[in-house]
This record gives sequence, C-alpha cells and structure tokens, in this order.
Amino acid sequence: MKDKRVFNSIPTINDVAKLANSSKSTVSRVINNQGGVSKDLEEKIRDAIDVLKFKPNKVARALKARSTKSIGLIIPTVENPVFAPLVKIIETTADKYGFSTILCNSDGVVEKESKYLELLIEKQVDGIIFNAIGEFHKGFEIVKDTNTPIVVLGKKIEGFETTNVTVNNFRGAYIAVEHLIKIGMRNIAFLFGKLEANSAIFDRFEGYKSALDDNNIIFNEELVVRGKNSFEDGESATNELIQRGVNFDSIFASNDILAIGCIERLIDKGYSIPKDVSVIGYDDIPASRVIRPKLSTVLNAPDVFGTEAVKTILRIIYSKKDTYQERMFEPELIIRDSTRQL
Amino acid sequence: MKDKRVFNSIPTINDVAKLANSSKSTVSRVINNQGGVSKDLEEKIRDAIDVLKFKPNKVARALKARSTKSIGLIIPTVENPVFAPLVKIIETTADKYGFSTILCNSDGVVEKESKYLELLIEKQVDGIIFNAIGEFHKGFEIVKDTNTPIVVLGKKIEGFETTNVTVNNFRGAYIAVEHLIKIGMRNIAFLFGKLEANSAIFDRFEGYKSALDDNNIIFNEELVVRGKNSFEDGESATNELIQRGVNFDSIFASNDILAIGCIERLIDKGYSIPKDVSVIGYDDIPASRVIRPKLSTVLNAPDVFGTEAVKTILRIIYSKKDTYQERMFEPELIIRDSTRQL
DNA sequence: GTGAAAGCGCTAACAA
DNA sequence: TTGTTAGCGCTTTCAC
Repeated sequence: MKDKRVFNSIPTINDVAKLANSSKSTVSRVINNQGGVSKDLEEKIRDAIDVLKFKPNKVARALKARSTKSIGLIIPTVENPVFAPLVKIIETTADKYGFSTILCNSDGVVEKESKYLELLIEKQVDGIIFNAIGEFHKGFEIVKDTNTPIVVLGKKIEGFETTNVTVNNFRGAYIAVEHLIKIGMRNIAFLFGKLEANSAIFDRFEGYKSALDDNNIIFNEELVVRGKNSFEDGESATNELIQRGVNFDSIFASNDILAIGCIERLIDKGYSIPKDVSVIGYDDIPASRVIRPKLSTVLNAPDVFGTEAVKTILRIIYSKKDTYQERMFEPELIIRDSTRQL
Repeated sequence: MKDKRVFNSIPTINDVAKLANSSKSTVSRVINNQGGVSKDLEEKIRDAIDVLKFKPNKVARALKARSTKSIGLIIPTVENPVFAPLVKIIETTADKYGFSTILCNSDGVVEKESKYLELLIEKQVDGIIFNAIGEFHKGFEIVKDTNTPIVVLGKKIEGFETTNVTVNNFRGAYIAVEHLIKIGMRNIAFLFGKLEANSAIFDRFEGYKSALDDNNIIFNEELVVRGKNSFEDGESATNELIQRGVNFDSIFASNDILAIGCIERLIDKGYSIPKDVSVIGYDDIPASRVIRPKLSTVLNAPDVFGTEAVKTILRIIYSKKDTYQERMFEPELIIRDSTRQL
C-alpha cells in the first residue's frame, strides 16, 4: 500500500523507472545522455519514456543543479521601439545558449526596478540583464548581497560595481550635432525625452553641449525643451519651441519618436524640411525610414549590443565572478533627408 | 561533523532556523505569514532573517507547491509593433496577479513554436498564452498530453480544443472596406503581409472579399498583392501594384506597417492622398498617428485584449479545467486623413 | 553496468 | 505553539 500513484497524473522519472524495471538513477543517466548504460536497458527505458510521454521536470532539476537556466531582463518598457528590438535579440540569443528569459517592464520606476530585482533573485535566475533608470536603490543591495550575476545596460550606476555594456551616448549626440554644424547650422535646438534611461539622455545632452562648445557656439538655454516620450510629446515640444520665439535653424531630438513628432508638427506649421530647418534624431527606429523626409539619426545598433549583453552575462554566470569590465559601443551617424545637404 | 555549512553561501530556511534556535517549519510559517507563532519566536526568526539576509528560494517552493507562478508567452516577435503593446500589457497584468512571464519569440516558425511549447512545459509554467501562427503541430500534442492550461490568441487551431481569445479580424476588414465603399471607392486593392498570424490575415482577406460581395463589387485578383511585414515591403508591394497597371482608387492594407510603406511610396510616385487614392490600414500602431496624412485604420485594442488573455489563463489555472470558451473582441474603425471624406 | 540512498530548499501533515 | 518527518522530482555519489 505504499504505491501512491494516481492515475493520469504527470509521470516522473520514478514512473519511468518502474515501467522499465530499472531505477531512477539509470533513467537519469539516459535522459541526460551520460552513457554507461547497456543497450538493452537504455532501449527499455526509452520505450517507457515514450509510452508515458515523460518530460523531465526542470524545476526539480534546477533545485538540484542550483541553476534555472533562465535570465531576468528588466527594461523600462518593451513598447518603446528602442527596447523592442533589444528584447528580441536578447531573448533569441539567450535561447540559443539554452537560457529562457523572464521579461520585466519597470516603466522606469525605481520601486518596480527594485521589486523585480528581488523577485528575479528569489526565482533563482542565473543572471540579470538590467537596463536601469540610473539611480541606485535597494534592489542593487540585494543583488550585491546575493552575488547575483548582473550586467547593467546603458550607464554605470554610481555606487554599484558591475560589468556594464553601454553605448556612447555622449559621442552619438556629439556627432549628430557636429553634423548639423557642418551643414551650416548655428541655432540648434535640443528636444529631450523623459521616460527612458535618464542617464542616456543626460549624456546626449552633454554631447550636445560639448559639440556646441568645440565649435564656438554659445549654449542657449532657450533652445532646449523637454518633451516626454511619445510622438505627441514631440509635437507639443515643438509647439513650445515655436512659441518661445527663439531663433532656430535646426533641431537635435534626443530620440526618434520625438524627432518624428517634431517633423510632423513643423510640416503642419508650414515649415519645409530640411530647407527651413534640419532635424536629426537618435535611435534609428523603423519609422524613421518611412516618414518623409526620411529622418537623419544616430544608431546604437541594438543587435550587437544585445548580443554582447547576453554573452557578457553568460561569461559572468559561467566564470562565477564578475571582473567589472565596461564594454562600450560606438554609435553611427545615419544621414538621410531631414538634414540639409552641403 | 554533520554540519556542512559553507561560509558565505546562500542562506536557507535551515540557517535561519538554526540561528533563531527554532525549526524549519516555524520559519516557514513566519515567512508565509501563516500565524500561529508566538510573538517571541516570530521576532527572533525575523531578526535571523534580517541578519542572514535570507530570501526564500522560489524554485524549491515551486517544486513543492507544483506551481511556478509563471506563465509562458509565445508570440511571433516582440519587434512587431502589434505585439509589443500586447506583450507589455500581458506582462504587467500577470505581474499584478503575482505571475512572471517567460517571453518566447517564435518568429512565426512552426518548429520554434513547438520547441518553445515543450520547453515551457518542462519549465513547469502554470499556463501558456500563445499567439500561434495557426497551424497544428507536435507542440500542441504535448500541451494536450500534459494538460497544460493554455489560451490561444488570434484564431482557433483546427484540431485543438482550447479557450481562445480572439479578435474579429473578419469584421475589422469588413468595416474597413465598407468604409472605403461608402466614400465611393470601387477598385479596392488588398495588400497583405506574411509573418504575423496567417489566420488573422486570412480572416482579413475574407472580410475584404465579403464586403466587396455584399456591395456587388466583383473581386479582382489583380488587385491583391502580397507583401511581407516591413515598411519596405509595403513600398515594394505598392510598386508591384502600380506596375501591374490595374486600375485602383483605394488600398486596404492588412496592417499599418504595410499601409505606411504604401503611402510613402504612393507619395513618392506623385499620388496625392487621399485625393487620388484612399488608403486604410489595420492595427493602429503609434506611427499611424504621425505620418501625414494620418492613417485611417482599424483597432484591435491590445489592452483589453491582453488583459482578457491573462485573466482567462488565470481562470483556467485556478479552476484546473478548461471549458473551451471563445472570447472575441470587436474591432473599431478609426477614420483619419488617409481616406477621403464624404 | 546498475541501484540504493542522500540531499537540493521548501511545505505540510502529524505528533507532541 | 512548536518540532519532527516525509516528500516534491531530480542528480550524484557510492557500493555492488
């Protein structure tokens, strides 16, 4: 009366063993292709597996192996066309190496970041890829305490030592503005968004100012206007710029969404682009190739970036130590039709 | 010499018990807020938890509880602006109910769908939300065999009984084409994409033909052209339509991406929209509001849709039985500037 | 080549 | 109120 099998319940390695007149350990050897099992027995076991439609329980395996073969991925929101391709490449790459990815949208809210970090750790993910908003918080402490492998995307977090995979946002902004200057612009406005990583925006702002500076153009605060992160915000930010009555011959928008909204509004208001004003964005989202004029922009190649992020977290996971490196990718200038030709 | 504690290793419930001079079970009661523990002991245990920075291991809990508190989400690709908001709302909603989501991009490839289905089941997800490409395959067998809760998004799968959460794509296409007819169009072209759920496209095609039929317009095969799923495909499909030399006064594109590419190409070729040709899309992606003319389209409200998908899978998970219902959402016509006014 | 047994970290009878 | 024990499904010594 020790047999507690319930008809129709999910078969375990034990059921397979019983049916094949063998033992758990041997079945385990077979399902893990470890060899050292006689042809005969192996066949019997494989038959039993087929008959019972046995599937190994990875939760049990994970408990034993202390590895879930999953990574956590925290980003502000996958709805943002900048993150969507990144999420895609990360999931695909992780899968290629046998890892599942648990997706977490933090909405760029510190509390959610923290909560997700803790959750992922309790779920025993093998590592975390974290596109952080930039602020240090409790979640990081937990990561530190538990020694969870992590790679931070975007920017280094003050007070938190890890490997970072970043993109040179400063340089990206710099080359964008430099391009504007080269084609003769002097009154370059800066539209910036909010929700996405503060840090990136900050760097882009610095890059903007630095390019101005290096070209002896005096920074004019009147020319910088804050939007948020939707097409509509691009439109309203552009409105505001126009209403201010400042003189501007070109606009550098800190992301393409803003830039596109900006272009549409400019056109609505009767401006001709790039004749009257040149505009350049950042990110090269798909829509940039499709509006008219096609948007000049800066590309942070998400594919290499995302692939590198995965490879990096795997390296840390497998080596069991983080050597605190920084891998920075250089952006690329893409000139299309929204900036004047020389 | 039975004590195998290793300095610096991750603390378990056992370590907490030892430090608090108590037992595993009591600690378990405390961390699960089950009550029935004396104030004194509880405090000692909570102290020990703090000191050790103990975090419960959810893998162990999952093994015991036979529930991982995670769901699997399979979609073609999160890069597609139709799926990105869906993924976002699903993850957010699932999280609200205490479930994590494992994201899987199938690329609309049957083999990947199948592989992910099997993987998710082995990972013991509590349920699966599956935006299937439409074809029945081995993966479904495994779902069936293991009795895994699943809700299929999009369309019913022939030969596979489950609860479906769908959107009335037939009707959506119908009202789009009907709108075109109402504003006087007779030669309505149909551009259709590929990668995303075949089924949806199929239904949209049927809706297109049906609306034609109901209005005594003879279906003309010359007017249907196949694209794929990028802006560029919309452009090339439009090229093809023009090259065919058929007479067309309007275009119904089976998704906004195609529609936007189409509009841009039309404009490049000197057509005026909507004066020369009216175009209407499907999905209401963000870019639709931002191109000029603003795109008329059909909306399959991903937010209610996604929320319902999660609620449905949770209902099945908690009731432990699937009653095979179908919940179908009605689409909404959004008239903007790319279709002529009456 | 094979199986018995211990144990991964937790929960839940059951006993005290 | 508390602790002991068994067991979730698996892997891995260790004997045979």
